[in-house]
Amino acid sequence: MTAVTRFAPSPTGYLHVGGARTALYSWLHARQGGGSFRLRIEDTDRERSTPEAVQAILDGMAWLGLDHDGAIEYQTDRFDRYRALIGQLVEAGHAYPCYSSAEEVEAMREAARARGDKPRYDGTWRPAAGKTLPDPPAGVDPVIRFATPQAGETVIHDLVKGDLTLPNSELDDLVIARGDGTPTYNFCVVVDDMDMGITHVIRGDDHVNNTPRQLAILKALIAIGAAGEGAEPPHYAHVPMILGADGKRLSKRHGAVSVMAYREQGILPQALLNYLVRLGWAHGDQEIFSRDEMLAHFDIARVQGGAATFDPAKLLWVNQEHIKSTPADALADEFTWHLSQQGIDPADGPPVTDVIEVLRERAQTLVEMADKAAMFYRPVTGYEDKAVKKHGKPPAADRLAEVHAALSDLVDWQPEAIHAAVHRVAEQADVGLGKVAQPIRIAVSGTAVSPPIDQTLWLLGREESLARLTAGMAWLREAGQGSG
RNA sequence: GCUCCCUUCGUCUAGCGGUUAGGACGCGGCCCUCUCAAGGCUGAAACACGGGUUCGAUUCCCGUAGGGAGCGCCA
Repeated sequence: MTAVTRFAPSPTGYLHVGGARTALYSWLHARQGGGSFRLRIEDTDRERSTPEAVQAILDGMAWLGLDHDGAIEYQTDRFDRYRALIGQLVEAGHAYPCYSSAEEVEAMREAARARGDKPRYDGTWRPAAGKTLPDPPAGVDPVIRFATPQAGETVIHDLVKGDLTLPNSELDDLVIARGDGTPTYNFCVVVDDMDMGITHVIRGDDHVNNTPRQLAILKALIAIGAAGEGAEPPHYAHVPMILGADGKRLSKRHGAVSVMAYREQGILPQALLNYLVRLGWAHGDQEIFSRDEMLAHFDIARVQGGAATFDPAKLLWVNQEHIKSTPADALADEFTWHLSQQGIDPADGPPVTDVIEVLRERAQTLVEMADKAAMFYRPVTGYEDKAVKKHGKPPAADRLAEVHAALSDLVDWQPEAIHAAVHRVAEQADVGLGKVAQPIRIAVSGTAVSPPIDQTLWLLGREESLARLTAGMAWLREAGQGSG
């Protein structure tokens, strides 16, 4: 049987890493068996759902490359269906109108809490044989409650947690339609998963306690003939939460949680996916996974049952591993985006793929890479004080003059030739390479840090290198006079 | 409070009755070195506790403790 999974976010904010992980697991589970992965927007709460949030989620999914099958389902498009089903449920006695006000229900919960019980609705309006219901108060639009079975227990064969046994006595009669007639989450999920033919419900384990109710609703729906022939409950896989460093559920106060915020921080989509797939799941000792490797090895049943703590430091490491191993041309678009974020036009300097090759081992993020690349696209605006003090002392300018002379004669502007020329200067002056390389760095970058000197000059190009050398030399000589 | 889940280095994890308890991130040291990195070698670092079961428990069972989640006319 091919799997049909879904990701069903409610559009009240950004796509966050927790959601991205469950989406990834769902996506992997569907794709690895040739099944389909559906996307559903749970927007029944019209107060909080926004089109901007829908777009943000779509953008996040697209950036991560988690593509979905079929059209996107919006719950607000399906209100007629929900309404009809709720009517049938009431008719068949599986649900009933409840006239208790929100305040009254809150009082019931308080009372239960005071008794040391679980806070719950007390069933005042639930019909029963031989029971006389109160007279409906005038002018009140009743909510519709589902009559939940109160005896026995519900067993869930959870793919990640194993068999879970929940006592039905824990359940109260939940609201499936609000006073204004709009349906609520716990009802819509069941109908949608049923109608969409979802075979595997992969979601956060904060839904575990809802599952018995949802199963009960599904059973009632099947009983009234709402499902197709031979309808069966889906398989469930409840994946644990992601925690922040303080052990609390990951949230904004832990820093970046939105997927797109990680993009802005220079994380690669493949790296974020890789980090997320390993957070709570492992395949032996393997740390780095390509998309294909995830598809080949991921196993929902081997997902960890307990919550995992998000570790930004390891994400950074995973990111660099991907930066190091991804072909430069595959990195080019994302890197160019980061350059432009810094106001850099790649046309002002060397080809980005060359820059990537030179910088890939020295940057943990694309932001860092763009920072380090800036020197190739922007003129030198000043010379770092500390660097000048340490490496710009008097003979430095002379070395620069020698380098300039040696480089001017170079026919072949390639790293090998540049390397040889610079070495020759050091040898002739009888000094270590550092005595030559560091002054060059200051001249061409204004700092004491850059990629290997031959590659730095190569990327800069002959003309630009010589010009910066000249300017640096002049500045150093002047500064030297001024100070002493 | 009630219900459910979870518990191996600081963190992510491997382990599926007998191992010097492995790997990775991070941290320390050494090497390499023109800076910064990358890389190599190396060090410190864990089976929450108490009972069982068993010839033998990190591994199976039961408690305790700790942590997480849920208990909405939110999803």
